[in-house]
Amino acid sequence: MPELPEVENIAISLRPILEDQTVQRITCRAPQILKGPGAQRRSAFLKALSHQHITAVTRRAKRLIIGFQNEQAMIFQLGMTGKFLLHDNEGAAHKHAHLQIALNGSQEVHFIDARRFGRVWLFNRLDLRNPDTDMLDAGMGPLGPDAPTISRKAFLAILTTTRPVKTLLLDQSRIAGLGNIYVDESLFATGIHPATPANTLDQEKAHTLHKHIKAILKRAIRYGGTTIMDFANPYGDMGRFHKRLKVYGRHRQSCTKCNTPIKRIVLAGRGTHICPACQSQ
DNA sequence: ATTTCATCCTGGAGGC
DNA sequence: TGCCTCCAGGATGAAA
Repeated sequence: MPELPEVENIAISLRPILEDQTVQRITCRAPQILKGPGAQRRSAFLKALSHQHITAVTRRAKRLIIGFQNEQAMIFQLGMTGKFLLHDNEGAAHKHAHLQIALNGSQEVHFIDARRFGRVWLFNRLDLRNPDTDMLDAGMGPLGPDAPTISRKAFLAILTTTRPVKTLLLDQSRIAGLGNIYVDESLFATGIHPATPANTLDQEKAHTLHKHIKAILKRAIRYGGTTIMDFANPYGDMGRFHKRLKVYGRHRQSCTKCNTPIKRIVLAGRGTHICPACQSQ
């Protein structure tokens, strides 16, 4: 499930493939995944992108942004299973290749999403220097500061709520980019129980949590992200971070710190992994 | 204001 | 081997 480190790696891989290239044609086989101002007239939107130059491939939180010379833009929310794969134009496309970008030459980049939770937002005009305001105009959810670069001050400011700290960290409007995996990992690293009300964390715990979130995301980016089920970069390479997970997906295995079996609980409707000894409430 | 719940989806896992 | 049921969860929007 792509969280920020996975999307960052996709952006890193896609950039040299797409940037400064000219689009030949973009086709969409699953119009229901299209959202935003351009979705109403999707045929016209996609048609206008033929022969357009791709000027930017960027990321904000878990969103991947592709910008074109004429200021049209597409923003991908990958949902659970969204990914991109290179397709050489020979042979059948993947069953779930919902959106296909054909470049000049035989190269194609396909957006593939089996579960179809992913969305592609179409913007007729997007200011890539400050996309946040445009995203909001289009009805995309508001985003808090990006988790890898959030300042200590801003982080402390979001903790002033009685909500469970896990719920808070998953709330993209407060802090953007974390998902279930990296929240569980960050809370374990800090020794915090996920149900702890955010405003009861003392100064030291809050600082340590802030530090661990940034460090874990940074390491996950460096290791190419985490592959649980589907994630892969456009070349089909899997992330290498899953070997370094300490609690996520390690139900009943022993804690790397104290050997206590890792427990799986449900919090905020999400599978939540903790060491019951290291993360007391 | 906050939290829970249903919804969207398919493929993989586990039970029998 | 195969059929069935259950479940994963990012984001959203309604309901409690």
